[in-house]
Amino acid sequence: MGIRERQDRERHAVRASILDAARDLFVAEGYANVSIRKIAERIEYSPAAIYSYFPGKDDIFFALAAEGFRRLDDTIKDAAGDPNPLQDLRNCWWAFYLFSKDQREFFHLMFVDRSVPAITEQWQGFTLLQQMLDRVAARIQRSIDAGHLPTSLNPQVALHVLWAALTGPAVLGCTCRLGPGEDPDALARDVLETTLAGLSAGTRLTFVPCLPGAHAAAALPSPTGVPAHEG
Amino acid sequence: MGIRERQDRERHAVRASILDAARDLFVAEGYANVSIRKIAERIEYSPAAIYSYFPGKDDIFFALAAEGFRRLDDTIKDAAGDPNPLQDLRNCWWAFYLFSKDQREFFHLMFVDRSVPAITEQWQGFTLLQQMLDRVAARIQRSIDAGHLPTSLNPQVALHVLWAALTGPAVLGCTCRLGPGEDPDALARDVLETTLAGLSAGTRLTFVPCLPGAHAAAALPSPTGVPAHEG
DNA sequence: CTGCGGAATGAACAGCGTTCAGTTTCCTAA
DNA sequence: TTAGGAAACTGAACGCTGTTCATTCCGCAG
Repeated sequence: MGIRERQDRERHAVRASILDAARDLFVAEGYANVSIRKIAERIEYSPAAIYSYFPGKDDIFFALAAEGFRRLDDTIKDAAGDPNPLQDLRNCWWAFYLFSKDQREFFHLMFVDRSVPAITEQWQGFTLLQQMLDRVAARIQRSIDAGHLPTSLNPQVALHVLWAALTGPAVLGCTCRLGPGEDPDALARDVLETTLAGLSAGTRLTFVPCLPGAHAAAALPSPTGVPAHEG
Repeated sequence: MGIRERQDRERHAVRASILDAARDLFVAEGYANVSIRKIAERIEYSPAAIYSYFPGKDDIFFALAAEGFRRLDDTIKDAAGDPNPLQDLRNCWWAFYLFSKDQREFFHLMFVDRSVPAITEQWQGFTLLQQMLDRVAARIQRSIDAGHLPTSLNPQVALHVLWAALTGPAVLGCTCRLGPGEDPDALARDVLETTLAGLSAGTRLTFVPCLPGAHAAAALPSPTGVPAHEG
Protein backbone atom coordinates (compact mmCIF):
# COMPACT_ATOMS: atom_id res chain seq x y z
CA MET A 1 0.00 0.00 0.00
CA GLY A 2 1.24 3.48 -0.90
CA ILE A 3 -0.24 5.34 2.06
CA ARG A 4 2.93 5.21 4.08
CA GLU A 5 4.90 6.34 1.06
CA ARG A 6 2.59 9.27 0.49
CA GLN A 7 2.86 10.26 4.15
CA ASP A 8 6.61 10.09 3.96
CA ARG A 9 6.50 12.15 0.80
CA GLU A 10 4.29 14.78 2.43
CA ARG A 11 6.49 14.89 5.47
CA HIS A 12 9.54 15.32 3.32
CA ALA A 13 7.79 18.05 1.36
CA VAL A 14 7.00 20.03 4.49
CA ARG A 15 10.57 19.61 5.65
CA ALA A 16 11.78 20.86 2.31
CA SER A 17 9.42 23.84 2.43
CA ILE A 18 10.84 24.76 5.84
CA LEU A 19 14.33 24.73 4.38
CA ASP A 20 13.15 26.66 1.32
CA ALA A 21 11.58 29.35 3.46
CA ALA A 22 14.61 29.49 5.73
CA ARG A 23 16.97 29.79 2.76
CA ASP A 24 14.90 32.50 1.08
CA LEU A 25 14.72 34.49 4.28
CA PHE A 26 18.35 34.19 5.17
CA VAL A 27 19.64 34.90 1.69
CA ALA A 28 17.39 37.93 1.47
CA GLU A 29 17.59 39.31 4.98
CA GLY A 30 20.66 37.69 6.46
CA TYR A 31 21.24 35.04 9.03
CA ALA A 32 20.35 37.18 12.02
CA ASN A 33 16.94 38.12 10.67
CA VAL A 34 15.57 34.64 10.22
CA SER A 35 13.23 33.55 12.96
CA ILE A 36 11.22 30.41 13.51
CA ARG A 37 8.11 32.54 13.52
CA LYS A 38 8.89 34.07 10.13
CA ILE A 39 9.57 30.67 8.63
CA ALA A 40 6.34 29.38 10.12
CA GLU A 41 4.35 32.29 8.73
CA ARG A 42 5.82 31.80 5.28
CA ILE A 43 4.93 28.10 5.11
CA GLU A 44 1.58 28.75 6.78
CA TYR A 45 2.21 26.54 9.77
CA SER A 46 2.36 27.37 13.45
CA PRO A 47 5.85 27.97 14.87
CA ALA A 48 5.50 24.90 17.06
CA ALA A 49 4.99 22.64 14.05
CA ILE A 50 8.56 23.28 12.90
CA TYR A 51 9.85 21.55 16.00
CA SER A 52 8.48 18.23 14.81
CA TYR A 53 10.72 18.54 11.75
CA PHE A 54 13.86 20.01 13.30
CA PRO A 55 15.05 19.74 16.89
CA GLY A 56 15.85 23.43 16.95
CA LYS A 57 16.77 26.47 14.96
CA ASP A 58 20.43 25.48 14.84
CA ASP A 59 19.64 22.27 13.02
CA ILE A 60 17.89 24.19 10.26
CA PHE A 61 21.09 26.11 9.73
CA PHE A 62 23.13 22.94 9.85
CA ALA A 63 21.03 21.69 6.95
CA LEU A 64 21.50 24.97 5.11
CA ALA A 65 25.24 24.86 5.70
CA ALA A 66 25.31 21.38 4.20
CA GLU A 67 23.53 22.81 1.18
CA GLY A 68 26.13 25.53 1.12
CA PHE A 69 28.90 22.96 0.86
CA ARG A 70 27.14 21.33 -2.06
CA ARG A 71 26.73 24.73 -3.71
CA LEU A 72 30.38 25.57 -3.20
CA ASP A 73 31.37 22.18 -4.52
CA ASP A 74 29.32 22.80 -7.66
CA THR A 75 30.77 26.29 -8.02
CA ILE A 76 34.31 24.95 -7.85
CA LYS A 77 33.51 22.15 -10.27
CA ASP A 78 32.18 24.72 -12.74
CA ALA A 79 35.34 26.77 -12.42
CA ALA A 80 37.62 23.80 -13.00
CA GLY A 81 38.83 22.55 -16.33
CA ASP A 82 41.71 24.76 -17.41
CA PRO A 83 44.37 22.61 -19.11
CA ASN A 84 47.11 24.45 -17.25
CA PRO A 85 47.06 22.88 -13.75
CA LEU A 86 48.28 26.03 -12.05
CA GLN A 87 45.69 28.22 -13.76
CA ASP A 88 43.12 25.56 -12.93
CA LEU A 89 44.10 25.90 -9.28
CA ARG A 90 43.87 29.68 -9.53
CA ASN A 91 40.42 29.45 -11.05
CA CYS A 92 39.19 27.07 -8.35
CA TRP A 93 40.34 29.26 -5.52
CA TRP A 94 39.07 32.38 -7.18
CA ALA A 95 35.71 30.62 -7.41
CA PHE A 96 36.00 29.99 -3.67
CA TYR A 97 36.49 33.69 -3.10
CA LEU A 98 33.67 34.66 -5.43
CA PHE A 99 31.43 32.26 -3.55
CA SER A 100 32.09 34.26 -0.41
CA LYS A 101 30.84 37.35 -2.24
CA ASP A 102 27.93 35.91 -4.19
CA GLN A 103 26.65 33.61 -1.45
CA ARG A 104 27.69 35.68 1.47
CA GLU A 105 25.21 34.23 3.93
CA PHE A 106 26.08 30.68 3.02
CA PHE A 107 29.76 31.44 3.32
CA HIS A 108 29.26 32.95 6.73
CA LEU A 109 27.29 29.95 7.89
CA MET A 110 29.87 27.52 6.58
CA PHE A 111 33.12 29.13 7.65
CA VAL A 112 32.54 31.99 10.05
CA ASP A 113 29.42 31.66 12.11
CA ARG A 114 30.09 30.86 15.69
CA SER A 115 26.62 30.69 17.15
CA VAL A 116 26.82 26.93 17.49
CA PRO A 117 29.89 25.47 19.13
CA ALA A 118 29.10 22.01 17.79
CA ILE A 119 30.86 22.42 14.45
CA THR A 120 32.96 19.34 15.00
CA GLU A 121 33.44 15.93 13.50
CA GLN A 122 29.97 14.83 14.45
CA TRP A 123 28.46 17.46 12.22
CA GLN A 124 27.51 16.07 8.84
CA GLY A 125 28.63 19.21 7.07
CA PHE A 126 32.13 18.44 8.19
CA THR A 127 32.19 15.33 6.02
CA LEU A 128 31.02 17.31 3.01
CA LEU A 129 33.74 19.85 3.67
CA GLN A 130 36.37 17.11 3.88
CA GLN A 131 35.22 15.57 0.61
CA MET A 132 35.36 18.93 -1.12
CA LEU A 133 38.80 19.66 0.28
CA ASP A 134 40.00 16.24 -0.89
CA ARG A 135 38.96 17.05 -4.44
CA VAL A 136 40.86 20.32 -4.36
CA ALA A 137 43.87 18.50 -2.93
CA ALA A 138 43.81 16.30 -6.01
CA ARG A 139 44.01 19.43 -8.17
CA ILE A 140 47.00 20.61 -6.19
CA GLN A 141 48.65 17.25 -6.70
CA ARG A 142 48.24 17.75 -10.44
CA SER A 143 50.05 21.07 -10.21
CA ILE A 144 52.85 19.36 -8.31
CA ASP A 145 53.05 16.60 -10.90
CA ALA A 146 53.22 19.20 -13.66
CA GLY A 147 56.17 20.84 -11.95
CA HIS A 148 54.37 24.08 -11.05
CA LEU A 149 54.72 23.43 -7.35
CA PRO A 150 57.60 21.73 -5.51
CA THR A 151 57.39 17.98 -5.03
CA SER A 152 58.20 18.48 -1.36
CA LEU A 153 54.77 20.03 -0.96
CA ASN A 154 52.11 17.96 0.78
CA PRO A 155 48.92 18.73 -1.17
CA GLN A 156 46.76 18.51 1.95
CA VAL A 157 48.97 21.04 3.69
CA ALA A 158 49.01 23.35 0.67
CA LEU A 159 45.26 23.02 0.51
CA HIS A 160 44.85 24.16 4.08
CA VAL A 161 47.25 27.05 3.63
CA LEU A 162 45.39 28.26 0.55
CA TRP A 163 42.05 27.77 2.22
CA ALA A 164 43.07 29.65 5.36
CA ALA A 165 44.82 32.45 3.50
CA LEU A 166 41.89 33.08 1.16
CA THR A 167 39.36 32.91 3.95
CA GLY A 168 40.93 36.08 5.31
CA PRO A 169 40.16 38.50 2.47
CA ALA A 170 36.79 36.80 2.05
CA VAL A 171 35.90 37.54 5.67
CA LEU A 172 37.30 41.07 5.61
CA GLY A 173 35.42 41.69 2.38
CA CYS A 174 32.03 40.46 3.44
CA THR A 175 32.26 42.03 6.88
CA CYS A 176 33.21 45.40 5.39
CA ARG A 177 36.47 45.78 7.29
CA LEU A 178 38.43 47.38 4.48
CA GLY A 179 38.76 51.10 4.08
CA PRO A 180 36.48 53.16 1.89
CA GLY A 181 37.35 52.63 -1.74
CA GLU A 182 39.57 49.65 -1.05
CA ASP A 183 38.77 46.73 -3.31
CA PRO A 184 38.38 43.33 -1.61
CA ASP A 185 38.71 41.62 -4.98
CA ALA A 186 42.16 43.07 -5.53
CA LEU A 187 43.19 42.05 -2.04
CA ALA A 188 41.92 38.50 -2.54
CA ARG A 189 43.73 38.32 -5.86
CA ASP A 190 46.97 39.48 -4.25
CA VAL A 191 46.61 37.04 -1.37
CA LEU A 192 46.02 34.21 -3.83
CA GLU A 193 49.03 35.11 -5.96
CA THR A 194 51.24 35.72 -2.96
CA THR A 195 50.27 32.40 -1.41
CA LEU A 196 50.86 30.52 -4.64
CA ALA A 197 54.24 32.20 -4.97
CA GLY A 198 55.03 31.36 -1.37
CA LEU A 199 54.10 27.73 -1.89
CA SER A 200 56.28 27.65 -5.00
CA ALA A 201 59.18 28.85 -2.89
CA GLY A 202 59.16 25.53 -1.05
CA THR A 203 59.06 26.89 2.49
CA ARG A 204 59.06 24.09 5.00
CA LEU A 205 55.53 23.78 6.39
CA THR A 206 54.52 22.40 9.77
CA PHE A 207 50.79 21.83 9.58
CA VAL A 208 49.67 18.23 10.09
CA PRO A 209 46.46 17.57 8.16
CA CYS A 210 44.03 15.13 9.63
CA LEU A 211 43.63 12.83 6.66
CA PRO A 212 40.26 11.11 6.37
CA GLY A 213 40.56 7.70 7.95
CA ALA A 214 44.04 8.45 9.25
CA HIS A 215 43.18 9.95 12.60
CA ALA A 216 45.94 7.91 14.21
CA ALA A 217 48.61 10.22 12.79
CA ALA A 218 50.08 11.90 15.82
CA ALA A 219 49.86 15.67 15.90
CA LEU A 220 53.09 17.44 16.67
CA PRO A 221 53.05 19.31 19.95
CA SER A 222 52.32 22.94 19.17
CA PRO A 223 55.02 25.37 20.27
CA THR A 224 53.68 28.12 22.42
CA GLY A 225 56.13 30.84 21.58
CA VAL A 226 57.03 32.62 18.41
CA PRO A 227 57.68 30.13 15.65
CA ALA A 228 61.33 29.48 15.09
CA HIS A 229 62.11 29.69 11.42
CA GLU A 230 65.10 27.58 10.67
CA GLY A 231 64.86 27.65 6.96
CA MET B 1 32.19 75.70 41.63
CA GLY B 2 33.05 72.02 41.35
CA ILE B 3 29.53 70.66 41.33
CA ARG B 4 29.37 70.42 37.57
CA GLU B 5 32.75 68.74 37.52
CA ARG B 6 31.69 66.22 40.10
CA GLN B 7 28.52 65.50 38.12
CA ASP B 8 30.56 65.00 34.98
CA ARG B 9 32.90 62.72 36.86
CA GLU B 10 30.02 60.67 38.20
CA ARG B 11 28.46 60.41 34.79
CA HIS B 12 31.74 59.30 33.32
CA ALA B 13 32.15 56.75 36.10
CA VAL B 14 28.78 55.20 35.39
CA ARG B 15 29.58 55.07 31.71
CA ALA B 16 32.85 53.35 32.51
CA SER B 17 31.13 50.86 34.77
CA ILE B 18 28.75 49.98 31.95
CA LEU B 19 31.71 49.25 29.72
CA ASP B 20 33.44 47.31 32.48
CA ALA B 21 30.40 45.13 33.04
CA ALA B 22 29.91 44.62 29.32
CA ARG B 23 33.57 43.67 28.85
CA ASP B 24 33.56 41.25 31.76
CA LEU B 25 30.40 39.60 30.52
CA PHE B 26 31.44 39.32 26.93
CA VAL B 27 34.94 38.07 27.65
CA ALA B 28 33.54 35.48 30.03
CA GLU B 29 30.39 34.41 28.23
CA GLY B 30 30.86 35.57 24.68
CA TYR B 31 29.38 38.31 22.60
CA ALA B 32 26.04 36.62 22.07
CA ASN B 33 25.37 36.16 25.76
CA VAL B 34 25.64 39.77 26.79
CA SER B 35 22.33 41.51 27.30
CA ILE B 36 21.42 44.98 28.39
CA ARG B 37 19.58 43.48 31.31
CA LYS B 38 22.62 41.54 32.51
CA ILE B 39 24.77 44.64 32.28
CA ALA B 40 22.15 46.60 34.16
CA GLU B 41 21.90 44.00 36.89
CA ARG B 42 25.66 43.92 37.30
CA ILE B 43 25.97 47.68 37.74
CA GLU B 44 22.79 47.80 39.85
CA TYR B 45 20.90 50.11 37.53
CA SER B 46 17.68 49.58 35.65
CA PRO B 47 18.04 48.49 32.02
CA ALA B 48 16.49 51.74 30.84
CA ALA B 49 19.19 53.78 32.54
CA ILE B 50 21.81 52.43 30.15
CA TYR B 51 20.06 54.15 27.27
CA SER B 52 20.95 57.54 28.67
CA TYR B 53 24.63 56.60 28.36
CA PHE B 54 24.59 54.72 25.05
CA PRO B 55 22.13 55.07 22.18
CA GLY B 56 21.88 51.30 21.87
CA LYS B 57 23.55 48.00 22.47
CA ASP B 58 25.59 48.29 19.29
CA ASP B 59 27.29 51.43 20.51
CA ILE B 60 28.48 49.64 23.64
CA PHE B 61 30.20 47.13 21.40
CA PHE B 62 31.62 49.88 19.23
CA ALA B 63 33.27 51.24 22.35
CA LEU B 64 34.55 47.77 23.25
CA ALA B 65 35.89 47.25 19.75
CA ALA B 66 37.79 50.51 20.09
CA GLU B 67 39.25 49.16 23.30
CA GLY B 68 40.13 46.00 21.40
CA PHE B 69 42.16 48.01 18.91
CA ARG B 70 44.05 49.64 21.74
CA ARG B 71 44.70 46.23 23.27
CA LEU B 72 45.90 44.80 19.99
CA ASP B 73 48.09 47.82 19.47
CA ASP B 74 49.68 47.26 22.87
CA THR B 75 50.11 43.55 22.17
CA ILE B 76 51.91 44.26 18.93
CA LYS B 77 54.06 46.92 20.57
CA ASP B 78 55.09 44.39 23.20
CA ALA B 79 56.01 41.86 20.54
CA ALA B 80 58.14 44.32 18.60
CA GLY B 81 61.80 45.01 19.12
CA ASP B 82 63.75 42.24 17.44
CA PRO B 83 66.87 43.73 15.81
CA ASN B 84 66.29 41.63 12.69
CA PRO B 85 63.55 43.52 10.82
CA LEU B 86 62.15 40.37 9.22
CA GLN B 87 61.98 38.52 12.52
CA ASP B 88 60.47 41.64 14.03
CA LEU B 89 57.77 41.50 11.38
CA ARG B 90 57.23 37.83 12.07
CA ASN B 91 56.86 38.48 15.78
CA CYS B 92 54.38 41.29 15.22
CA TRP B 93 52.13 39.21 13.01
CA TRP B 94 52.41 36.22 15.26
CA ALA B 95 51.26 38.50 18.06
CA PHE B 96 48.32 39.44 15.87
CA TYR B 97 47.42 35.78 15.51
CA LEU B 98 47.89 35.09 19.22
CA PHE B 99 45.58 38.01 19.94
CA SER B 100 42.87 36.24 17.98
CA LYS B 101 43.31 33.26 20.29
CA ASP B 102 43.80 34.99 23.62
CA GLN B 103 41.23 37.72 23.10
CA ARG B 104 38.87 35.80 20.93
CA GLU B 105 35.80 37.90 21.66
CA PHE B 106 37.63 41.15 21.02
CA PHE B 107 39.03 39.77 17.79
CA HIS B 108 35.61 38.72 16.63
CA LEU B 109 34.14 42.10 17.43
CA MET B 110 36.97 43.92 15.65
CA PHE B 111 37.35 41.88 12.49
CA VAL B 112 34.55 39.39 12.05
CA ASP B 113 31.32 40.47 13.63
CA ARG B 114 28.72 41.49 11.16
CA SER B 115 25.80 42.41 13.37
CA VAL B 116 26.25 46.07 12.63
CA PRO B 117 26.64 47.14 9.03
CA ALA B 118 27.99 50.54 10.00
CA ILE B 119 31.66 49.61 10.20
CA THR B 120 32.75 52.36 7.85
CA GLU B 121 34.88 55.44 7.85
CA GLN B 122 32.60 57.26 10.26
CA TRP B 123 33.26 54.62 12.88
CA GLN B 124 35.88 55.77 15.36
CA GLY B 125 37.37 52.31 15.59
CA PHE B 126 38.27 52.59 11.96
CA THR B 127 40.67 55.41 12.72
CA LEU B 128 42.33 53.37 15.45
CA LEU B 129 42.66 50.47 13.03
CA GLN B 130 44.23 52.73 10.42
CA GLN B 131 46.72 54.10 12.91
CA MET B 132 47.70 50.63 14.00
CA LEU B 133 48.07 49.46 10.42
CA ASP B 134 50.23 52.48 9.65
CA ARG B 135 52.62 51.54 12.42
CA VAL B 136 52.93 48.01 11.08
CA ALA B 137 53.50 49.41 7.61
CA ALA B 138 56.48 51.27 9.00
CA ARG B 139 57.88 47.95 10.23
CA ILE B 140 57.44 46.48 6.77
CA GLN B 141 59.28 49.45 5.30
CA ARG B 142 62.18 48.67 7.59
CA SER B 143 62.30 45.10 6.25
CA ILE B 144 62.34 46.48 2.74
CA ASP B 145 65.12 48.90 3.60
CA ALA B 146 67.13 46.06 5.11
CA GLY B 147 66.81 44.11 1.88
CA HIS B 148 64.61 41.34 3.30
CA LEU B 149 61.72 42.26 1.04
CA PRO B 150 61.86 43.63 -2.52
CA THR B 151 61.99 47.38 -2.97
CA SER B 152 59.15 47.11 -5.45
CA LEU B 153 56.85 46.22 -2.57
CA ASN B 154 54.43 48.87 -1.39
CA PRO B 155 54.40 48.49 2.41
CA GLN B 156 50.73 49.39 2.65
CA VAL B 157 49.88 46.69 0.14
CA ALA B 158 52.08 44.11 1.85
CA LEU B 159 50.47 45.08 5.11
CA HIS B 160 47.00 44.38 3.76
CA VAL B 161 48.06 41.09 2.24
CA LEU B 162 49.59 39.92 5.51
CA TRP B 163 46.61 41.15 7.46
CA ALA B 164 44.11 39.43 5.20
CA ALA B 165 46.07 36.20 4.91
CA LEU B 166 46.54 35.86 8.68
CA THR B 167 42.94 36.74 9.41
CA GLY B 168 42.00 33.49 7.67
CA PRO B 169 43.63 30.98 10.02
CA ALA B 170 42.65 33.17 12.95
CA VAL B 171 38.99 32.95 11.95
CA LEU B 172 39.11 29.26 11.14
CA GLY B 173 40.84 28.64 14.43
CA CYS B 174 38.50 30.56 16.69
CA THR B 175 35.39 29.32 14.90
CA CYS B 176 36.54 25.69 15.18
CA ARG B 177 36.45 24.96 11.46
CA LEU B 178 39.53 22.78 11.36
CA GLY B 179 39.40 19.03 11.63
CA PRO B 180 39.80 17.20 14.93
CA GLY B 181 43.42 17.20 15.95
CA GLU B 182 44.43 19.81 13.41
CA ASP B 183 46.47 22.58 14.95
CA PRO B 184 45.42 26.15 14.10
CA ASP B 185 48.76 27.45 15.36
CA ALA B 186 50.66 25.36 12.83
CA LEU B 187 48.36 26.54 10.06
CA ALA B 188 48.77 30.17 11.06
CA ARG B 189 52.54 29.72 11.18
CA ASP B 190 52.54 28.18 7.71
CA VAL B 191 50.32 30.92 6.32
CA LEU B 192 52.62 33.55 7.78
CA GLU B 193 55.76 31.93 6.39
CA THR B 194 54.16 31.25 3.01
CA THR B 195 52.92 34.82 2.75
CA LEU B 196 56.30 36.25 3.69
CA ALA B 197 57.95 33.97 1.13
CA GLY B 198 55.39 35.04 -1.46
CA LEU B 199 56.02 38.70 -0.76
CA SER B 200 59.75 38.09 -1.06
CA ALA B 201 59.16 36.63 -4.50
CA GLY B 202 58.15 40.06 -5.74
CA THR B 203 54.85 39.10 -7.32
CA ARG B 204 53.17 42.11 -8.86
CA LEU B 205 50.30 43.14 -6.58
CA THR B 206 47.17 45.00 -7.56
CA PHE B 207 45.61 46.20 -4.33
CA VAL B 208 45.25 49.96 -4.01
CA PRO B 209 45.43 50.97 -0.35
CA CYS B 210 43.42 53.92 0.77
CA LEU B 211 46.17 55.98 2.34
CA PRO B 212 45.12 58.22 5.20
CA GLY B 213 44.43 61.64 3.80
CA ALA B 214 44.84 60.46 0.24
CA HIS B 215 41.27 59.50 -0.50
CA ALA B 216 41.50 61.17 -3.87
CA ALA B 217 43.57 58.32 -5.28
CA ALA B 218 41.31 56.71 -7.84
CA ALA B 219 40.54 53.06 -7.27
CA LEU B 220 41.14 50.83 -10.25
CA PRO B 221 37.98 49.30 -11.65
CA SER B 222 37.73 45.80 -10.28
CA PRO B 223 37.76 43.08 -12.94
CA THR B 224 34.83 40.78 -12.63
CA GLY B 225 36.35 37.65 -14.06
CA VAL B 226 39.22 35.47 -13.06
CA PRO B 227 42.30 37.55 -12.42
CA ALA B 228 44.67 37.57 -15.35
CA HIS B 229 48.15 36.99 -14.08
CA GLU B 230 50.60 38.54 -16.44
CA GLY B 231 53.72 38.24 -14.34
C1' DC C 1 11.37 76.61 50.69
C1' DT C 2 9.97 76.33 45.95
C1' DG C 3 10.82 75.09 41.41
C1' DC C 4 13.22 73.13 37.86
C1' DG C 5 15.94 69.87 35.18
C1' DG C 6 18.26 65.90 34.55
C1' DA C 7 18.71 61.18 36.06
C1' DA C 8 16.60 56.84 37.10
C1' DT C 9 12.75 53.83 37.11
C1' DG C 10 8.71 50.45 36.25
C1' DA C 11 5.92 49.02 33.02
C1' DA C 12 5.10 48.04 28.71
C1' DC C 13 5.72 46.69 23.52
C1' DA C 14 7.10 43.70 20.08
C1' DG C 15 9.89 40.21 19.11
C1' DC C 16 12.65 35.85 19.99
C1' DG C 17 13.34 30.23 20.76
C1' DT C 18 11.11 26.74 22.87
C1' DT C 19 7.70 23.75 25.41
C1' DC C 20 3.41 21.48 26.28
C1' DA C 21 -1.40 20.39 27.02
C1' DG C 22 -4.94 19.90 24.13
C1' DT C 23 -7.27 19.54 19.65
C1' DT C 24 -7.75 17.96 15.07
C1' DT C 25 -6.90 14.75 11.42
C1' DC C 26 -6.34 10.53 9.35
C1' DC C 27 -5.24 5.60 9.04
C1' DT C 28 -6.01 1.02 10.92
C1' DA C 29 -8.49 -2.72 12.79
C1' DA C 30 -12.62 -4.76 14.32
C1' DT D 1 -19.16 1.65 9.44
C1' DT D 2 -17.30 2.78 13.37
C1' DA D 3 -14.13 2.87 17.40
C1' DG D 4 -9.41 3.36 18.68
C1' DG D 5 -5.10 5.25 18.48
C1' DA D 6 -1.28 7.50 16.74
C1' DA D 7 0.60 11.20 14.51
C1' DA D 8 0.28 16.05 13.17
C1' DC D 9 -0.75 20.39 14.41
C1' DT D 10 -2.12 24.39 17.25
C1' DG D 11 -2.72 28.14 20.92
C1' DA D 12 -0.99 29.66 24.80
C1' DA D 13 2.44 30.26 27.64
C1' DC D 14 7.43 30.86 29.71
C1' DG D 15 11.41 33.36 29.97
C1' DC D 16 14.29 35.89 27.43
C1' DT D 17 15.72 39.95 24.26
C1' DG D 18 16.30 45.41 22.83
C1' DT D 19 13.97 49.48 23.30
C1' DT D 20 10.57 53.27 24.61
C1' DC D 21 8.03 56.34 27.58
C1' DA D 22 5.32 58.39 31.27
C1' DT D 23 6.31 58.91 35.80
C1' DT D 24 9.01 59.53 39.88
C1' DC D 25 12.96 60.86 42.37
C1' DC D 26 16.73 63.70 43.67
C1' DG D 27 19.88 67.47 43.97
C1' DC D 28 21.00 71.99 42.88
C1' DA D 29 19.62 77.23 41.90
C1' DG D 30 17.13 80.97 43.00
